Amino acid sequence: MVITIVQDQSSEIRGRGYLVKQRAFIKLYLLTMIERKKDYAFNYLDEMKTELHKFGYQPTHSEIYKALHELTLDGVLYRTKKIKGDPRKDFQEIVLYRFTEEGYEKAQLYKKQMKAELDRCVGLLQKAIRDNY
Amino acid sequence: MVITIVQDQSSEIRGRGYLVKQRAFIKLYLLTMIERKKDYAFNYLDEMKTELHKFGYQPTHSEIYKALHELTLDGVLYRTKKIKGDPRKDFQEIVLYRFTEEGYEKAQLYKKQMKAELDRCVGLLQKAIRDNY
DNA sequence: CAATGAACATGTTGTTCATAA
DNA sequence: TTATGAACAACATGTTCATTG
Repeated sequence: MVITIVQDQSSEIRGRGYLVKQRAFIKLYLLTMIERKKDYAFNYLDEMKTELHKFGYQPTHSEIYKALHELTLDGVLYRTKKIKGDPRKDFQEIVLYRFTEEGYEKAQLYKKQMKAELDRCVGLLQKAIRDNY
Repeated sequence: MVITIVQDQSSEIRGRGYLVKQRAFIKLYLLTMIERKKDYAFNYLDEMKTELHKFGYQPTHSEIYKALHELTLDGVLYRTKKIKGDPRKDFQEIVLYRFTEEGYEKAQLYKKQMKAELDRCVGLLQKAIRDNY
């Protein structure tokens, strides 16, 4: 008999030791923004862009959507749909995300791991600065 | 008439604004190590591993070789071959790298750009820490 | 143009294979 | 085992296309 162990790769934070992957970085922001206010993908993207463009980083919309989809698949978030604006005259549907029952706790664990990971990355970069300049 | 501008992608430092690419990170270390002592790929790899494993990063040999090949193609380095050990009884060939005529200056420019890039990355990560914790 | 999503294409990196001493 | 290199596979990410209001 062959036993196959399927590991959940989608929530992996670091690849093989270099810097934190963009997807994980985006998830961190999403979880925090969802903690603070219930909103939808397009606005989350907009907020990340305006906050981070000073640092030369402009995330793309597809990365945001993929990150939200993965967090949903991992059971951290669930989706609800809503009509944007006045439901009597507007019809634009938007997708709102909230934490599932266990989602909030999972998010806190994820954020805790990410904190360690971000610290590691800062350390690695500062080490490079020390070593090369 | 169509004018095609071919840009040298191989020496690009940042992709599209997220963190510095591993290849560029490795090149920075290589240039500094070559400044300090003439050595060969295998030892450069070894030095990077021992210096950086505390930060959870273990570069692979293929990345080192590819980085050295690119720096050679870009005219920064040139290669010389040598027999390792006593040439009368040993035959193991190793490849030594040195700066070309304009290589040293090119390397200094590259390092200068990388310094700004590393600072940007540290800033981005620290911003993420501030924003999410 | 705002909003979501998928499909597709490219880029980046790791693992494996080949060769030699 | 050290040493170099290429070929290949896998993964990560960006660009484009499709759809709706």
